[in-house]
Amino acid sequence: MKEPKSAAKPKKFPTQERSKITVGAILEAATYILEHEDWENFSTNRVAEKAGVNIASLYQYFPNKESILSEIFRMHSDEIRATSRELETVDLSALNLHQLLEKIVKDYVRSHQNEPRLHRILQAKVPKSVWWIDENNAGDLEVVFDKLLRNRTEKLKNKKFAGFFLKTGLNAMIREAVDRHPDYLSDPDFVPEMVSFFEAYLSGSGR
Amino acid sequence: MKEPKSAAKPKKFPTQERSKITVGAILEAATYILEHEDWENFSTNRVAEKAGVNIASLYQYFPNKESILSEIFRMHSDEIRATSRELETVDLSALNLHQLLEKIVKDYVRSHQNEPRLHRILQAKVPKSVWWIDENNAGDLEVVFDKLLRNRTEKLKNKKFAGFFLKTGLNAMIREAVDRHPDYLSDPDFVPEMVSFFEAYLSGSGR
Amino acid sequence: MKEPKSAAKPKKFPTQERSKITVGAILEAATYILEHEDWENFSTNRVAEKAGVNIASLYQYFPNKESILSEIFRMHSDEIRATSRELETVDLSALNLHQLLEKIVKDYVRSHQNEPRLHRILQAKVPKSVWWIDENNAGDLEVVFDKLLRNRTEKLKNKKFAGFFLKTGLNAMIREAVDRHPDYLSDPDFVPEMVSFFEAYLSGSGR
Amino acid sequence: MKEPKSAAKPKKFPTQERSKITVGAILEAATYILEHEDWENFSTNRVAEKAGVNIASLYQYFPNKESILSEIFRMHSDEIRATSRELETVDLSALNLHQLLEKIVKDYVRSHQNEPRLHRILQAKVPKSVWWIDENNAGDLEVVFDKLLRNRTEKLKNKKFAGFFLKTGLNAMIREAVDRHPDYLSDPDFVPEMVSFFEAYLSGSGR
DNA sequence: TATGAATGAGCGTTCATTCAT
DNA sequence: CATGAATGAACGCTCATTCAT
Repeated sequence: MKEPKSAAKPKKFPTQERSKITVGAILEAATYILEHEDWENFSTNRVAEKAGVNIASLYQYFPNKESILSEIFRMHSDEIRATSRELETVDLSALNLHQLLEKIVKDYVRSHQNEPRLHRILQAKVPKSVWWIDENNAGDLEVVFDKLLRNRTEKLKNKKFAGFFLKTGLNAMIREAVDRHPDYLSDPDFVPEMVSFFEAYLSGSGR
Repeated sequence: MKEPKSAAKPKKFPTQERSKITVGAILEAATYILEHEDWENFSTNRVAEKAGVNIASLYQYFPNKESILSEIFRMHSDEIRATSRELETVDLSALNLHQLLEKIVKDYVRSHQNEPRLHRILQAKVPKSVWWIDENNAGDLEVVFDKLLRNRTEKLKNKKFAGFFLKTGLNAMIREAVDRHPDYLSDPDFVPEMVSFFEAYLSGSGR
Repeated sequence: MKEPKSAAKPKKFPTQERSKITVGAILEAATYILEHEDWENFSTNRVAEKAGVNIASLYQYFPNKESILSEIFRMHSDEIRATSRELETVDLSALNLHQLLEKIVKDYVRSHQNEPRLHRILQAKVPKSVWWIDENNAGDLEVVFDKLLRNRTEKLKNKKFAGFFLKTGLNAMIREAVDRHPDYLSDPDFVPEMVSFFEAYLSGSGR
Repeated sequence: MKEPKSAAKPKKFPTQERSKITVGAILEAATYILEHEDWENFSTNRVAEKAGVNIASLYQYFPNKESILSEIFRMHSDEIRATSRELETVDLSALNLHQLLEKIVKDYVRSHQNEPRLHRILQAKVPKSVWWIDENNAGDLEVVFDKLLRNRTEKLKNKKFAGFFLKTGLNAMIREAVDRHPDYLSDPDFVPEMVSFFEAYLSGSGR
């Protein structure tokens, strides 16, 4: 079992104008290949060629193959991260459970709608073990949810799993919808029904 | 974009004792590598080497790399498949919603507990686009659920998403538990709480 | 430079009925592959498979790959060989030059018309260095021609090259016709014109 | 039946001195192997090894195995091509038939004498289906001959086959001489006798 | 800094041939 | 005898990465 490659970040921050263009071209080409070609075609040589950049230049900005992926993931999940950071920061104490769930689900759905194609591709083609950034982020989310739900689930007998259910369920449903039922996302009933789904349990009226 | 390779099954059935050993060794080695090494290390040469089998012998039983994976998936998901097939076959008409959910969740959890390590590995390391068998199976499941829920969710206003929520949520929660919270699985409250979770919504008491 | 593989002939003469069938199937399959597939596909395993014969059985009748080719060549060039053998044996002393050339050209053309497809294939796909049998045979032919022409080319100043020209020219023209101008072979003027061609020189009227 | 691979030319033009050496070494090694070893030994790995060049470097300049052969053929047949191009270009209208044939045969013989060894090897070892370049060239030649002979074969009854006989016969005789009778080429009578041979027919004095 | 050139290691796959039953 | 199984060696080719200029 190899240790996870340490070099996740670009080795150099491009300060010069030209460098920025180079890095941009590389990331664009990499994204293009991920979207339009096979995962097996995603090689550093191929990326450099597509970017019109010399392979050696690529290695001046990215220490290895993984770091290119990492950067793409980082860029791509920025919005999602922003969502959870906002949930963490903004004062939501005035909302009742229904309103809170509505906000969470809406924001979350919106944040996943940005680049659904790339998102789907990454899901489908990239081994999950490369997804560490997103996963870490998702881990955070569970804690955020737990905090948000506190004091709003009095009737719930066993509060232990609430955050886990919410995070896991929400995440899976949105991803599955993006991935396999794109029509759901434009269905006006989808979000309300998901809210109902979670609310039914969290409001403690089960059984 | 390549179509999924069709060759899913071994090209040759091992009839003699000797060859059964060979095939066994190959599958064992492949599983070992999937469990203990990187997905990128999963090469036919590596598998053959680890199995102590000549690479050409490997190709007498498996027509290509993918077919090895297919066989492992097949073996591994047999139990899960059995579960959904059973749900499809057995007469469950006497059960009320609570009893039905209890059976579904229990069976499903049990079926995932068999080889959790391999299951986790496959999830984590193998690009999702290779998972076609399991996915196909999962697709079936949604239909099964829809059928089972019919006539038992009268109070539900919008029945459209019920099967999708149940399948997606259940699947994700169990996988996430297997993957990241093994302790949940031995918690006596876990299954009942999941049942509550789904029942709350499906019994139509939301909002 | 490897020495030419010695084993040109089948290692075993199939006396039993079953053996004959096996050998026949092998040769048929080999011929089929040569005709319908790439030269690169012509492998012993492939031949055995196509013949429905176990690879180990194949090696009981043919000591190596080349011997299969040799046998096909031998069979195929039997007719051609027969032609030159006949020319060597039969008494042709009564014929004048024109009649002799007519016989030679006619016989030779006829002998090449038998399996033109296989002939073409062999020409196109098999490296010429494997053609030793045919070539040897062709070598013989030159001597035969020299003998036949003796006493019939009095007017020729330099008799040294006569046999060479006749054999080489005739051979090349027929092969080229078979290979690239199949229509020539059915043209009633083709043979007479070839006869004219050689006769013009051999009758000594040049310059 | 595969179509002939299109990639006939190197994928990358060597601009630096170093790479020219590399490409040279590859072509030299390839030629060496063709001359001294079996056609079956002509593998990209073997060529690279013999050239003292990394196999991956080889693939930077030659996109596949065939392109190496193509390049060798191209280089080797340049002179021959030059001959026919010259025949096509130069004004030969002042020559009578005898002079014309003399020029054609002389030029043609000369053009084949350059690298007779390699020429022989290619003929002997490389499957004819790989010879497309030379063949194309040879095809052209027949047309050139037809044009040259026009107006100089009045006495010929059937002019249809003249070009075919000349091209095929000349080609075969020279190749056969190069291949099996190297002494012929230095015999002062060889060329004149060939001229006589063709002239006898073309001057229309047959029969 | 950018680029042309290089390379060790490895890939998936097939070959001709042999052995044990 | 025939057959299932095995195998060493090699194939064409690509990879991630580094060096020299």
